Amino acid sequence: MEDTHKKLKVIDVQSLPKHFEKINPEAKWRKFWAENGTYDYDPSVGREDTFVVDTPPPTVSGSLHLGHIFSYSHTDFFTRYQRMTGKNIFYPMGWDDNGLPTERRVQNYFHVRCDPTIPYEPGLDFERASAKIKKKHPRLVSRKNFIELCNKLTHEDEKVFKELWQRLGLSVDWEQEYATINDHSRKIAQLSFLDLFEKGKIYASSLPIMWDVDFQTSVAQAEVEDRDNTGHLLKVTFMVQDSDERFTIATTRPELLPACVGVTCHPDDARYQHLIGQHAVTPLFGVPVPIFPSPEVDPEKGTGIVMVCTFGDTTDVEWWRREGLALRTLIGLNGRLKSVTYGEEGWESLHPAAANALYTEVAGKNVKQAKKRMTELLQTENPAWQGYLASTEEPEVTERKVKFYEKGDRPLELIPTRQWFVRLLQHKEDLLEKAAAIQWHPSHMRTRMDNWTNGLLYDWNISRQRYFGVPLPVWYRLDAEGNPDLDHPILPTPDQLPVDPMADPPTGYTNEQRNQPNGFRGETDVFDTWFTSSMTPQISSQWGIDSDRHANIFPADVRPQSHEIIRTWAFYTIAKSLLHEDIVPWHHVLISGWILDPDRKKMSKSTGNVITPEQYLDKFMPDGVRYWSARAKLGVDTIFDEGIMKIGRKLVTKLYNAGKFVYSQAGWEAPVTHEIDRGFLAELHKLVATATARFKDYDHAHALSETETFFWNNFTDSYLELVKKRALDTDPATASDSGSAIAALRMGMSVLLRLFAPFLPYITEELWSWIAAEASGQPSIHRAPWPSTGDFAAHTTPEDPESFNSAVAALGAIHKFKADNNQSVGTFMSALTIEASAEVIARLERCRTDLQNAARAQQLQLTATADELESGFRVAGAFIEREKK
RNA sequence: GGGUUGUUAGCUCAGUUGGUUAGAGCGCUGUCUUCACACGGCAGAGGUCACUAGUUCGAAUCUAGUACAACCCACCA
Repeated sequence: MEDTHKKLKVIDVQSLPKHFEKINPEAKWRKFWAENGTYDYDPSVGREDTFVVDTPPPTVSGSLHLGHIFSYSHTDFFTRYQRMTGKNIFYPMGWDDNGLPTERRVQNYFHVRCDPTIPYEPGLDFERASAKIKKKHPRLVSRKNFIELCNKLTHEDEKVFKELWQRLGLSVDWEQEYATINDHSRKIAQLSFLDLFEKGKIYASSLPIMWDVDFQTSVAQAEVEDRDNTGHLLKVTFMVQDSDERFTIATTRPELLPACVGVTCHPDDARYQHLIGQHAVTPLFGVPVPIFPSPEVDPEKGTGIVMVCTFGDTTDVEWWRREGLALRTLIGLNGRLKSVTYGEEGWESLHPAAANALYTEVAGKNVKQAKKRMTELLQTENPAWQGYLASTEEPEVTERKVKFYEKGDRPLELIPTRQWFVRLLQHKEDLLEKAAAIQWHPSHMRTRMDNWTNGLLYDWNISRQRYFGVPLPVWYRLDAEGNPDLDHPILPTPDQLPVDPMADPPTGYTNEQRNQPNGFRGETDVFDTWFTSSMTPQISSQWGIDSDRHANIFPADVRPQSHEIIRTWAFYTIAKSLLHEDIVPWHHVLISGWILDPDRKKMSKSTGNVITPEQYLDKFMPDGVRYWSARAKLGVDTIFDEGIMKIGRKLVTKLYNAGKFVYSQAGWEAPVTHEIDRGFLAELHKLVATATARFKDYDHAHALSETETFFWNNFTDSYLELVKKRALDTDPATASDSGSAIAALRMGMSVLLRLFAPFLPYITEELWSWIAAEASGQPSIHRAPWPSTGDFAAHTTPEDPESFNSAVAALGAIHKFKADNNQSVGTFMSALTIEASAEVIARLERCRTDLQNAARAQQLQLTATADELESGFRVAGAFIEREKK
């Protein structure tokens, strides 16, 4: 026997702990994967054989919750599957550390504020501010010092994230790590700017733009959200110039009255038609403004006649442009009413002295204060103007939507400032076309992209008046008076990037000429963080820097992300890819759902219901937590449920125990000859086919559930029980019988481990390392080939494909018989009779010995019957009473 | 106001192209431990598939509508 068969290697069960977690698998395998380069990307492999992930760079704000775990592990499932199919994997990790969240965190953490006007202090360093320090005024630091603090803190935060990702077992290649503020990312973002500028897709404009008065920066449409707001609709009476006629408008923004530059009504509105072409006179300030028609006015709303201010809303902007109205910018960048003078040198008024006196009542106030005071003034008799009472009714309370910056606390204002834009409005059709060329999972998520694209109102404002970001690579020449030539900016060449125009001089200038007449001025704005984030595929592929690498990595295969940032991250990435190279940035978008708390509220930092992941990783092991993630389909919001993690941990334990049994059986390598062994492998083959199809369809959840069901029902509870005795037999005379069982068991274990490997990387790697690693020549299961039809080619199919299933059903009937008689499954039987249909009995005869052994029966009688049996079987028998201890 | 998705056992969820008596796990109840595993096995109870109408021999599944929930979008007078 030993001449023809090789003795199988076995593991020593006695030396293993009872439970898997006792092995401390995390540290062991993390080290193994890192040392063996299990997840390394191979740049020599071509695009066809590479699977590229455009990983979301998490915002490094120091807060981690289960939502992160959930969505990032989804990506890992598909990536691990692809790796096992033989693909070279490009799976990077980035850190999105530039932008406002970091600035706010740094301000709070170190208790500092940035003041770009003060000089840099080399070596200035801070520790986390104590409560005592925070009672004082924040320390002002230069822009460069502030950026250094941002870098310092984000670096700390990134370590925390990295530790978590590694614990979770993300199969990221850490050589590909990047940060959106590092030199490379800044270079790519600035290259993007240069390329778009050259293509004529970038322009600067001084039109009114949405402005956050607290952060003192412009914002883009995508960063704006509507919030419910209670307003007060105040009726205000205007006069008609050179007439006794009066009319009343309704407004929620009386504080903007000084900025009123026109009045408009619907052209067909009989009440106001005759006023068109005349001038109205504003109350209090006595400013004559034109009355013009516009079809946008809804006669049903308010009083049907509207005051146009610079600027109350976007319709005002439209009217102001179309009618060529005056510009009276009232609200300053800090959200307070600017100082204004009426009269010859200032703003027009029919009675400037009275207007000036009244305006001092509101000058310098913020919008809320000014609104209150202006309402009072309008409700007060004003002797300066014929005792005229502009507003006689109490304001009407009204609920409406007001636009806010998504991170802001006060409503946005429309303020004219010079900003940079990327042309998007002219590309709506192209954007829709590109979105349609990408496969969305689930497919209905594309509707959000299309919805947003169709609703675009503005080009993309990419400039922000902040500090911690990628600077716009632009300088301006100054003339002899020191005025900048804004129309002809100086740009760097690509090889000069990255540049900081606030620190570096443009070619041909020295820093001594900075802000000097005939010198230059550096642009102070930084990019919208999305301007950089929208380049993540190109940051990884080193677009514009390494064309070979770019060709091997771009476009990516998958972009995983959550649904609330479809209008930003997905949208802008598609837009950039379209504008730069006219292609899609990736072929698939995978949308993860949200984690909801038991009250079905989204788990988020702002809601205050976040659950930190560490305790669950401790309690259920990373594999158990990953199992919980894996149970949820893409795009489906999931309620947090610790119970699911518990099931995952039980699955891990079961795998461990099954592995202990399978890999501890001594025997010889033998062909799979028994009918039941062949039947089992045939069923396993079917599972491989369905699980593979599920993965190809980006349906990890079903791949898992089908594998799991097979493992419990067909493997541990049935096949393993049926062949246990035969596998344990060490008699050399029957080595081919036991060898057949052991071979099938090992084959089953090897296949099941590989099917589970994308979900449960730790337990599967551990079990793989015992026997299969050496046998297969592949040290890591995560590099082992995905099971395929080829694995089964060496094995003969069963004579009757149903014999395995019939044996499993018969074993179930025997167990039920024992349980019904309050006997243990392990109770021995002196005699056992099974009745079933002739067809089933014929199948059971093929597995008679295994069935008898599994039943622990000294005698087994199989009898065919024509009776209709409810469960398909009728079982009878006698038990051998065990001696009591 | 426009749109997307969902509503199946106490809980978390499956249910592929309409086809016997609607499934799983958890939880609950009962029962069973020498021989991989009590973090286990077996069994049991538990559902008018949100509601209404329609199509069909037949509907959890298709159509229309209603209710509720979550989310996305919309020019704030």
